[in-house]
Amino acid sequence: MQDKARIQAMVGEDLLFLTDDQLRRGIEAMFFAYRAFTADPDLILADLDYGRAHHRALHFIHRDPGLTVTSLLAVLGVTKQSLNRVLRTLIEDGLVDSRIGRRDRRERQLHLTSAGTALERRLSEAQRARMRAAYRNAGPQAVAGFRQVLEAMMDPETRAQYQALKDLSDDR
Amino acid sequence: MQDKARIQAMVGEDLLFLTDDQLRRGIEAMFFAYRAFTADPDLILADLDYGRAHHRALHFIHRDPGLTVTSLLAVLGVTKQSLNRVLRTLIEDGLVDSRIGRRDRRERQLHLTSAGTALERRLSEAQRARMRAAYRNAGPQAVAGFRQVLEAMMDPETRAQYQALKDLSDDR
DNA sequence: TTAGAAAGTCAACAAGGCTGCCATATCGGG
DNA sequence: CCCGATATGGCAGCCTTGTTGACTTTCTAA
Repeated sequence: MQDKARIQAMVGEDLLFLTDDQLRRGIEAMFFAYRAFTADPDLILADLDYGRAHHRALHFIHRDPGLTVTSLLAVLGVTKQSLNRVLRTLIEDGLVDSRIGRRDRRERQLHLTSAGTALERRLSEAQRARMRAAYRNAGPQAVAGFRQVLEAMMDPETRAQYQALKDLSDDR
Repeated sequence: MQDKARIQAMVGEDLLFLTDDQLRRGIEAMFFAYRAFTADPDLILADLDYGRAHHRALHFIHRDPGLTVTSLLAVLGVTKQSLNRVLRTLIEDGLVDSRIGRRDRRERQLHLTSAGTALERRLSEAQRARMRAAYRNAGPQAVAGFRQVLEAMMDPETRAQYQALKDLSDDR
């Protein structure tokens, strides 16, 4: 459907924000913003011969210490072979500790070591700094809208996962 | 700085949305939403033995026909060697037309063929469908906030580029 | 006219996705 | 106690898409 036709169909409604052109702007905004979003941690990681995959693993192990390989797999949405490669280097390098499960000895419970915690903090602080600046600049109402649209964009399963992620209520 | 300390520092201000926990939620929302954002085109691309890089090239050639390899490079933020490989397959497969520049014969001006236009439309319609649903669900005010935060997150140079991108004012 | 800059191409390498297949340890039900 | 299912790890090999380095063609300014 062309924009003009679409607009015709919306007469009397406040739906101009749904034109193809508006949607394309949103698509481009996602592309450019996501690139910026990963840029700061990527700089740190490159120095250490790690990649984004390592960052993601550290992030989710940090936020839910003791989670199993299978749970991490589900959150990250990659294959175990792919995760395993990343996890192995993190364990070898002493950033992640893999302990045999207490309930179920087949499981491996993942924790960050103190070195792992330090790197995670360094990475996430770099990422938070950018996010904080953007949030501050845009204001609380914009932030609410930002989160609302992102959530609406997720697949239902992912959204449930996202919403189930507990608050860390830290003093980390 | 810990959350509690940060919150202490905000007494009397409405800045709770800047806590580390809120920022982490935003970071996770970006991760999950971006994965969903690329999922639909990825399905189509996989069938055709193309990747996300091909999609991005098609997108920006579509939105600015005749642009040169160097300009496309600047928008995509990758090396020319990386782009070249993608571009070569698109040209070989007859989706993109590369014409020697008239002013400067070193330049290549890129256009979509009709086949390229068709694929671009198919890909972007898949992506727009998801975006449209998210926008409709969240409402115009949320969409405004979404765009505001994404723009604030970009690097200044990228933001300038993004804002300079012309409207397509279509009937494509 | 010639040196150097700029645009684009080719070659080779690495990260990190993927699939397929197999081994090991453990669990739980019959 | 045994047997099928589950959790994990490892190996091989493939693909896409980043990277750097070296090269050609073309343009421009000295």
